[in-house]
Amino acid sequence: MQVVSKYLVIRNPLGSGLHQEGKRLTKQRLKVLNLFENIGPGNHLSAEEVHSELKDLNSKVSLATIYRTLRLLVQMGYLHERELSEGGHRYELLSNDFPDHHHLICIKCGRTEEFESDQVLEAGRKAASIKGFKLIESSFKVKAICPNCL
Amino acid sequence: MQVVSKYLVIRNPLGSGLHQEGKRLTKQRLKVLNLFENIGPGNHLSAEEVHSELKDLNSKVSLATIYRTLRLLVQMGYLHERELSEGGHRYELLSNDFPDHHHLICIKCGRTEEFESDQVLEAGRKAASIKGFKLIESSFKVKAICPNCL
DNA sequence: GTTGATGCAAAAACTTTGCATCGTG
DNA sequence: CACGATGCAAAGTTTTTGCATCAAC
Repeated sequence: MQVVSKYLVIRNPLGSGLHQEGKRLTKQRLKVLNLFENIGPGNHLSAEEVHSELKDLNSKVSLATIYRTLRLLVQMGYLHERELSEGGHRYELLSNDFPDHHHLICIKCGRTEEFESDQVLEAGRKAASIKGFKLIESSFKVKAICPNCL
Repeated sequence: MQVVSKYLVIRNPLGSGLHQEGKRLTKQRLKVLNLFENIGPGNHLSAEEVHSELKDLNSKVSLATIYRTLRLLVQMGYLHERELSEGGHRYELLSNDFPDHHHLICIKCGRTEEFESDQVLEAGRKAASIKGFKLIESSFKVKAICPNCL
């Protein structure tokens, strides 16, 4: 764990990963990744929220750069892009320590329950390994109708 | 199976479901549902595609109504809304005969492999039943990096 | 005849892009 | 000091909404 400035902390070698792809380690990319590291896995933000959170921290980054950076960090495996029922995407830190959680969603009222399933995780691992893929993350959404709406 | 006009076929009691909610059975709603029934489960269309397909069939329905109808049919459990990597949502007929299929997706290049897993389906059934939900549909997405991109 | 649904066009929400400038490597 | 990244503003996409009119019940 390497301290780069008063508040930027690198938990993963972002710089070296970027370097391999001919990309550069910029203040903006660090700020975005650091924000997600500070809020921790399991919390998700929209692009707009990243923008305003950083503004609040006096670390303004333009919205265009935020969109570009979120896409990059997803492709590098740092963040997970999630589509919830709200409009737009949300992003969340990927972490080995934090188990993938799955969602049971009511199609009528949107009520959402989280659950975990080792069977599901195992099926994801198996599917990836059979096809020779390196597993990054899995998500399971179950659409249903909740007791209240039935 | 009830024939309503030369090309509209009702496979499910759309009218009665709508009626229960104080909603009306309109030509437009029938046209949209019928389109999905004709192409069958396993094929998905965007709102824009529904619009142009219907136009080709000389059954023009406005795009605004298509958006309103798609949302309604999803909430009534006739269609499944899917978010693939392209911009925008896609919609697909729900069917008990057609097993839910799952996706292994490369986060670098977008290559997608389909697979099926009874364990996953069973986990979805169990999660719904434990919480007292009526299962509609489940989808499992595994994000990974494919052999070519590794 | 009531009231919900439609069509249209305008607006909102979300995301991408062109280009001049900046800053990393 | 070259070339990738940023910021800005403009444009592109996708989806929603207000309102007058239409049609299902």
